[in-house]
Amino acid sequence: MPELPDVEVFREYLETTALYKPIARVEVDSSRIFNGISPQLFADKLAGRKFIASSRRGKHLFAHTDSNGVVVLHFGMTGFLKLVHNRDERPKHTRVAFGFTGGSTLAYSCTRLLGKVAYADDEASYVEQKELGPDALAIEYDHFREIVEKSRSGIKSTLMDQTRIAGLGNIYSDEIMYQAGVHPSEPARNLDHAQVKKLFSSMNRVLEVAIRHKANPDEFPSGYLLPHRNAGDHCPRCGSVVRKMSSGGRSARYCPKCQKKS
DNA sequence: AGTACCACCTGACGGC
DNA sequence: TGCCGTCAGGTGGTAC
Repeated sequence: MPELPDVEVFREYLETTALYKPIARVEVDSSRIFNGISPQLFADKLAGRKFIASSRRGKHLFAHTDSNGVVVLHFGMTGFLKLVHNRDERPKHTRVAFGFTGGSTLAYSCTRLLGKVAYADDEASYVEQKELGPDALAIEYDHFREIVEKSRSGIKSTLMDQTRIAGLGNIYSDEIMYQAGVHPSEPARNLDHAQVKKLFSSMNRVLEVAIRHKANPDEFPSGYLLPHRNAGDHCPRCGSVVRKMSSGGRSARYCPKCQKKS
């Protein structure tokens, strides 16, 4: 689930539920979720601190503390946040719980343990260490075009490569290519200027629409592929049966009529 | 530099 | 009802 729009919704959620409250305790269910730090040290770093700001880069959410440190949250395929007021409200698979003075708790839940929680000195050093590219919503057109033109891989894996552009995953890359009428197996360097421009504007529009609708596909306007990704579904624009193909180890969905290879 | 594959995990779903 | 194979929207490592 969590690609850029989902993580942006989580960021807004964290922003409205978890700032300025002193952290009284940190409970850890699975140490496996941590990346580069022990649960004990993580808890020690946060004791008595507050989150004072949030930011996001691609699929990574940063919760800045009032000391010189930042909590990094990555959600894998199944992660999410929930503010609760009682222990029994905690979601199943709560891996880390940030308990605030006053009684509320921010739960980080991640069923499949594919997410990661980390602690970094600052956002910039984490971004550098992970070699994260520019955020998909912040990248300038000229830079985007350069990335696509220089890529020697397929357009789908180019869009999904977090070191080139941060934030796009399997479903949103599919959606962007669908909106732009680009076939998923098209080599990136084959695209002409008009197609690159179309991909760029589709990327921005798709991400903004998704965020506006809280990343909930059921609320999306018609004409989006996202709610029609299942076997036997039809293209919301031309009615063709949506196809599935394997590309770069992922399963891409596309409309064979609206997305022709050039 | 690419890509193809495996691995890490759990849960849902369809077929039998 | 239960067992089994398959699949799921992410990432990282390794071997070509």
